[in-house]
Amino acid sequence: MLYADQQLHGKTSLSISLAQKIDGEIVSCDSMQIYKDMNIGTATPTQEEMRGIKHYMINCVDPEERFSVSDYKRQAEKSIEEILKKDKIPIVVGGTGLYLNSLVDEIEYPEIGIDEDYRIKLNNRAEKEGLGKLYDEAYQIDPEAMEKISQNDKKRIIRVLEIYYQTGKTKTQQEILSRKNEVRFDYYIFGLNMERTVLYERINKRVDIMIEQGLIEEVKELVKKHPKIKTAMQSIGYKETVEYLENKMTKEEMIEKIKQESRRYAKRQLTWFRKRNEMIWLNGLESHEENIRIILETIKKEKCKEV
RNA sequence: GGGUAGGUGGCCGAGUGGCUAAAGGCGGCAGACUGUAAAUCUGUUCUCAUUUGAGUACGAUGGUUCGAAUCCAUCCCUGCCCA
Repeated sequence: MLYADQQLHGKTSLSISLAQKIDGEIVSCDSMQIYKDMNIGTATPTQEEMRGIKHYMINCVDPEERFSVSDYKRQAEKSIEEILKKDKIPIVVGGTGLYLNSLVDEIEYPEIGIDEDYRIKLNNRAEKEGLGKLYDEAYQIDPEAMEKISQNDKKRIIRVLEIYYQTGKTKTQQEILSRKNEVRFDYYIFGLNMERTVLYERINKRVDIMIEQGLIEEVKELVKKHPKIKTAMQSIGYKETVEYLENKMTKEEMIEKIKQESRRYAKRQLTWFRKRNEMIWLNGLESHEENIRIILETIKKEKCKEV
């Protein structure tokens, strides 16, 4: 079974309680908790919070490394199998929708890495010749895909070109291939939600707590230890703190910015998960006991156990 | 008290007589999303009717004009300078 959630706080303890109850182990589905040395700002559960429940896919990648959905899919799947072998129930927890989809939709990614040089080349070309040029080229290759991509969406335009360059296939073809496998696991998806104003209040409070816990110190350490940090620096809370440390904004501005970005992120997650029609929504303000009761009932009724 | 700059939609800010329900930005809301995803991108944003439409709106009141956010008068408020 899988469990996803798009709220910044509350899913952690709920998932751990659930794991204790049903003899499960947790596979994180969070693109930032993956990284080492980023704990406060990503709200990675501490040893104490884990209450002895084993967690996978947490603190396992160097912040300077590039990590992708495909990496996630492979490793998370391995974790799930490992848990199943122990006759335990895997509980996938986290708010990274793209990562969750890779698992529940059983998406297969071809075994090709990212050609960093080619990507840089395309970026340079976009700079010099204009993004429109690249868009047109991509359109020649894969008009179907490009119909859905904005002319300003640099990342996706470049990706279409990249896929073609590396695989000789169009994005559209590639996506069809990626879904050729049958879904391997039975699963349920549960999501925590609550009234918007309450959600936002909680997020704001959560950010204040992070600051109190020493987010700024953590970021200082992080950049000292990893001067070439890349992907990890996209993380909300980290990029703003870096700007603050570089005197580009005041501490108050930084805190406000982190809160705002976090709220928006939560909203984007809601959008993402609302689309999944198998989603079973839980009230985030309910007690854990009640939510766990609902989860157990759902699982029993449909008699779907393992994954 | 004198001088001066200004008061525009949730906020910032453009706009000096009709093409203005008013550029742009921010914020909000909604959406997209298959190898950077806590990323990236899109739409929408006065009210009501929702096809054309109607109403209300640029500090307040009054005036000029066929027509005003834009011109005039008075008043209120804010910043700066001089007393």
